Amino acid sequence: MNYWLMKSEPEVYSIADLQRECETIWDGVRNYQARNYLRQMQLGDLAFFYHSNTNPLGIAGLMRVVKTGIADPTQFDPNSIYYDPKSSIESPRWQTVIVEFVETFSSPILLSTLREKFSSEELMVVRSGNRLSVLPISEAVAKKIMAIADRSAYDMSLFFGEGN
DNA sequence: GCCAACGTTGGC
DNA sequence: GCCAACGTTGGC
Repeated sequence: MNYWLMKSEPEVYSIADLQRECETIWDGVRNYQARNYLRQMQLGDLAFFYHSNTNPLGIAGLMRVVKTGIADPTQFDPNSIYYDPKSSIESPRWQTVIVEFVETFSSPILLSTLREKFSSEELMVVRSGNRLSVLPISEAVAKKIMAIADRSAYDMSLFFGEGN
């Protein structure tokens, strides 16, 4: 089980959109390092949903990886802004995952709070100038984020297994 | 393979 | 809207 943070501008796609749709394909990533992290994702991995380029900035909730290793269909679509003419169906350049909604935090964990609690080594998103839209998170940091989130209505064991 | 130009991201 | 950071492109 791995933990991740995935960014989206809520004006484009928000956690409310994911909650309504229950699951979504995380398409449109066109950065090789981010794609490599998408390739590393495994079934059941948890990902924090980060709202970028908005107000308030921060982690809005949690989602779960439910399908891995999918060729991003937008790379083949000439009408998509994510169309990549250098990619081919035989050897797709961009892979991604399908994620399902898990929960919306009762209030987002603000970037300012994340900066108070974590160093840029622990949590890359707090580093100014960070542009990676998919990034890995250690289990220790993931647990700390979950503890910071106001999630009294939920049982931590749902997400971290029995005995945690 | 270098690197300048350019485009995009994303906090502020 | 500004602009710093930084990834990508393309000429050489």
